[in-house]
This record gives sequence, structure tokens and C-alpha cells, in this order.
Amino acid sequence: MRELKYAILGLLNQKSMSGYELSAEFESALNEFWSANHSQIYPELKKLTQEGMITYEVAISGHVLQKKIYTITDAGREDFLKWLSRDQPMSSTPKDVFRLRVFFSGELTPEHRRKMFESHLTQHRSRLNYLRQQMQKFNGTPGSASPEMGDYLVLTGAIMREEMTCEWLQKCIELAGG
Amino acid sequence: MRELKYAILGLLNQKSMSGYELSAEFESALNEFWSANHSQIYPELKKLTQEGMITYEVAISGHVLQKKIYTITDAGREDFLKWLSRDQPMSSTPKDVFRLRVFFSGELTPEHRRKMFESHLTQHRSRLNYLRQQMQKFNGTPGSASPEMGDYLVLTGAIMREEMTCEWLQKCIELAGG
DNA sequence: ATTTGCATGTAATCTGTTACATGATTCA
DNA sequence: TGAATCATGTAACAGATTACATGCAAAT
Repeated sequence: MRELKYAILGLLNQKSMSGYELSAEFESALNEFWSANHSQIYPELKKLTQEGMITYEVAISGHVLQKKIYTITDAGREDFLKWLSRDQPMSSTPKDVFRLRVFFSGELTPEHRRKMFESHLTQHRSRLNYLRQQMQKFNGTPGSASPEMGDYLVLTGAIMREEMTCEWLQKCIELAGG
Repeated sequence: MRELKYAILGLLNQKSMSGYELSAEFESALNEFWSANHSQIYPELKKLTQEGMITYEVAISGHVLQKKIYTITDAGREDFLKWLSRDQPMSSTPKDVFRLRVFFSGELTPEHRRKMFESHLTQHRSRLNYLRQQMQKFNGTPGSASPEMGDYLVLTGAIMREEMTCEWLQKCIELAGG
């Protein structure tokens, strides 16, 4: 499906940047729904260059250190837009180790089970807090045609997901908490 | 992390069964949080047998057709329980292609964007409906120590997740629907 | 001087999907 | 007798993680 390809093309469509900066984008902007290590990004950039989807210019940081600034080509933009426009059916439910553990949690003692739920609840509450802080970067709701809209919608989605997860974990504690 | 290993051991800890039946369990009971094709399951069963985590007996279906009924060993049960008891930190957010598309959806026309949200909303509503029907297999809430509890908790979680997703998609339509 | 961050790559390994390959059983 | 389901496996490929490997730049 080449999803990494389109994540990279989408980012380069917003702004030309280096592999290192792309890597940072994956850890910030895309963090709530995608991830990629630099060891995956660099080979993909090489491949995309060979395929004519992107080009690069070498820039110098300081005196010697070279970095490659990648720019999307017309062919790349076309391919990206084609991918974005395709309607894809809902993808199958992602793997979730915690839910797998919960499914089998009848094998644990009630106290142990409770601790497991509480530990996760604490972690998700903290994540929710962080995401709510992130929301402050928007001055109210962006306009429907604003370039910030995509970003706003996925942050909203991430917050709703964490809220739901916290509610679920509370229910788990009530029902099976021991 | 050998997660497939523990999913299989967990299922065999509940009940001895064949690779084919295990495969069916992944598609029914574990469907909301795990998946595995038979091409992944059979080699893993072979490996687990070599490692002494499980054993099998050959049974006959009809006149000739052989099937292997796998049973968890004491070593397997011990390893499974050890895995289940470990406290694992919250895992990083799973990849989600739809959210990736939403993030970049500013590049689409408002009408196209709206159609994308509506198509997914329809699919998630239908999934929600199906999950609510599944809930009917329980006669009320299982007792806190009931063997059904794990199953009940993950189904509850799946329903809550779909409800949240539907709410989010509705919000997306309101905010960016065109 | 030392640590943190900038910057780019490859190799080995693990996990997962799709395709290939075969054959028996059951039900209509 | 044909289709759906039962039943088990391997091969090729794609995607992703961890480790290996190197070196400059900036700030303390």
C-alpha cells in the first residue's frame, strides 16, 4: 500500500524539508496516527527520488555538515492527490496488546487486574492532559477551509479517543476491579 | 515481543484445539483487537511445539483427514501467565490510515471531504450495530469473577470505540463538511 | 571538554500479508 | 457433481524495529 510513501509526500507537499526534519514531523504532527523511524525514512526518500516523486538540493549547516532538502515534484503531487482522493474502505481493527491482555485477564487475581487497569488509566489521563494542552495552539475553531483544519480534526479525534479510553478503563475497574 | 505466541497460548489455555479452530477464534473472539492468518498460525504452532510450550495429538475427521489438536503444556501455561502478569507500559498509538488522510484532507474539495467522512460514518455505524447485537449473547453483566468477564470487557470497549468514532466523524462533517 | 542535538546512512531481524499448493468432507 | 467448508502447509514479499556505524554543530 506504500503508506509511508504518501505520509512523506503529504508532508513534503506542505513544505520542503530534510529527512531529519521529516523524522521530527512524524514524532510531532503525525504522532497520534503514524510513526516511522529514520531507518525507514531515509531508504524511502532514496526510493522516492529514484521514482521521480521528489528531488533534493544539498544545503550546508555550519561549515561542512551536509543536509538534503527534499521537494515534491509535479509527478509526486499528482500521485499523492490521487491516493488522497481514492475512497478506501474502513481498515480492519488494529492490533491492541492491552485489549488482548484484558481478554485473558480472568487468569489474574482481582487485585492484579485492578492494578493493571489503574496503571493504564493513569497513563491515558496524562496523555489526555497533554493533548488538551496541545489544543491551545489553535485560536478557537479553524475555519472550514483553513489549512489548519486537518490538524485540528485529528487532534480532536485523539482527545476523544483518550477520553473514551479513560471511561472504558474506569468501567473495567468498576466491573472487574476486585 | 512474540505477541502471537501469547495470543495462541491464551486461547489454548482456555481449550485444546486445532490450528484451523484457532484461526477461527482469531476471526471471532479476538477480532476486535488481534488478527492472524493461517499462514502465520501454522508456523508458530510448529515453533511452539519445538519449544515445548504446546503438544498435539492427531485426530481424524471422517475417514482420512488428519487434524492436530494442540494442548498447552505446564511450561506453556507458566510462560503465558508470566507474560500476562508483566506490567507493560501503554503502547504507542497505532497507525491509522484514515486519520492520516484526514490530516491531509485540506487538499481535497469540501464535497469530496464530506463524502469521505460520510462513507466512513456509514461503515462505523454498521459495525456498531453488529457489536451491539453481539452484546446480546451475555445475560446481563457477568459477575466480577466470571470467566466471561474478559470477553465482556473487550466487547464493551469495542462498542465504546465505535461510538466515539461515529461522534468524531459527525463532528468532522459539521466542522469541515463543506 | 563534554553533552545534547543535528544529520545520514546500512544490516539484521522480526512480523505480517498475499500467493501458491494440496487434498478431504459435507451438504445441496 | 459441484460448491462451501474443513484442514494444513510453504514461499515470496512487504513493512517495521533494533542495532550498528559515523561524524559535525552548538551550547554549557
